[in-house]
Formats: sequence, C-alpha cells, structure tokens
Amino acid sequence: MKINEVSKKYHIASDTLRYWERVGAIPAVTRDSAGYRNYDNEDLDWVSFAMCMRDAGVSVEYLIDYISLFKQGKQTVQARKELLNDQLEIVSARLAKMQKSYNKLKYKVDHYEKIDKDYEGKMGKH
Amino acid sequence: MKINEVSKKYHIASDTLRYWERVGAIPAVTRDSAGYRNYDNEDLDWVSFAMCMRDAGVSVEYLIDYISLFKQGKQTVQARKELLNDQLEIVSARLAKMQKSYNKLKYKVDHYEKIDKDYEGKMGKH
DNA sequence: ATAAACCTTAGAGTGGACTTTAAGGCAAGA
DNA sequence: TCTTGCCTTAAAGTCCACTCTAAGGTTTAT
Repeated sequence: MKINEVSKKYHIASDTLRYWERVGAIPAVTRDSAGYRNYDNEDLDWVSFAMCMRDAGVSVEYLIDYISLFKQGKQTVQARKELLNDQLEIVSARLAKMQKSYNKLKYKVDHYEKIDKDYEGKMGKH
Repeated sequence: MKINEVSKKYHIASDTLRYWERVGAIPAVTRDSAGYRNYDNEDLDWVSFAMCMRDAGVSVEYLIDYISLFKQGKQTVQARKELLNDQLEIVSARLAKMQKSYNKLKYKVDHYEKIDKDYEGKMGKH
C-alpha cells in the first residue's frame, strides 16, 4: 500500500506518516524497488497503534521510546509492558478529567439562561 | 485574591493566567489600587471555566470568541449557547475517541505476551 | 531605610507536532 | 517521448499555547 493510499484510508496526512517514521514513532516502513514506501500489514498495524496512542493524548516522544525498546527485541518485553501501563494510567486520568469537564459544560449549556449573569455584576444595571 | 494565590489554589501558572487575560480568553480581572490583579468570585469563575474548557481540549481561540460574545452583552446569549453546543459535540466526539483508544490500549496491555510478535515477522528467526 | 518578595508590562523565546518547500527521481497514460 | 502525478529527502517554516526575560513599581519584614 502506497503512502497516499494509507493517508486516505486512515485519514492521516502523508506528511505525518513520513514524520512519524523519520523520528522513530513507528518502525521503518517496507520499501519497493524504487525506494517508495509500501506499507504491509505489519506497517499498517504500527500506523494504527500510533494513531490510537496519539488520539489518546500520548506524546510522540513516548512512542519513540516505545519503538526504540521494541527494536531492541524480546528482552525489552517487560519494560515495554510497564511503559504501556504507565501510559494507560495517564490516559485514564486524562479521560476522567475530560469526562468531568464535559459534564460541567453540559450542565452549563442545559441551564444556560439561569446561570448567565451577563456581566451585570461588573457593569451594573442600566 | 492575588495572582499567586490563584495560581496555587487552582494549580495553574500565573503566566498562564496573565496570558489568558491578555489574549481575551477570560474577561479583564479586577485590579487593586496598585494595578495588581485581585481576583473576585466572578473572576475565579471565569478561571474555572477556562480551565475546564482547556481540560476538555477546547482551543484558546474558541475561548476568545466566546468571551468576545459575552462582552457584547445579552443579545449574544443565543450565539453563545450555540457555540457551547458546538463545542459540547466536539468534546463528546473527542471523549468517545479517547475511550476507544483507551480500550484498545488496555486490551493490548492485558494480552501483551500473546500479541507481541517481536519483529520476527520482519527480521526472520535466528 | 533597605532588602526580599511580591507585582506590572511588552516582547522575545520555547517545545511539540506537524507542514511546507525545494529539488529532484520514478511511473503510467496520450 | 512527454506530461501529469506520484514518490523521495533534508531542511526550513508554521502554529499553538504557553513560558521566560528585562526593566521596573509596590509591599512587607527587619
């Protein structure tokens, strides 16, 4: 699968795909004889993984660390698992915070007319 | 309440509080005779609101638009409510996306040993 | 009275994550 | 064969949201 097809299928800029590969947020992508990227299933799995992590708010730097461990092979399985677990907790906290914010926002919208004081507190009535 | 007290109470940098006010992401804060910021309850409500929105992933630019409408008074109530509703939907979508990512990540961690193929696919066995 | 610890502003600097540009190679259709 | 459109890299540029610096005014404690 060429980069532009991947871009369309996954709704992600091809520039971003190249960027992720360049900095090491995904492992090196398979190439064809012309040197063009030719994403196989495994490459696509890494793209999905990176997108998933980014959607969850995980930093590119973290992805780089993770992939770096992955490239070092089996002996890093435990370290990788721990890294994932750390991120899992962070994501979970972020999710809870967002949920709380969403609820507050929802409440505000639902009670808008009642809540709004419309600057009268500061501007005085006129 | 002075800026540093607000900073400590809300766990937010005073630079950020000044920045939000400067760009108009919150309305102008009450000042004392020396020109120092002296946050009253209403000012604090705006700080909470901005923090809540930022936590939900809402952009500073959106906050500026919202506060701009607010400053124009009662005739913008409907427009503001619509803006909030738009953001509510966007936040809701982001939340769902994050939840999905979290679930995938959780699954990956829980099944780590089974899932990991450890680069053998590409590097061959040795 | 004077030093330490606050506060102010304008403007410059930073970090993260892309995104664009420049200069060029490859491939498929007319 | 030529043109259109894809692909490549390295490097520079952009955008967002802060964050810091410089230069100076105020308040508080000794």
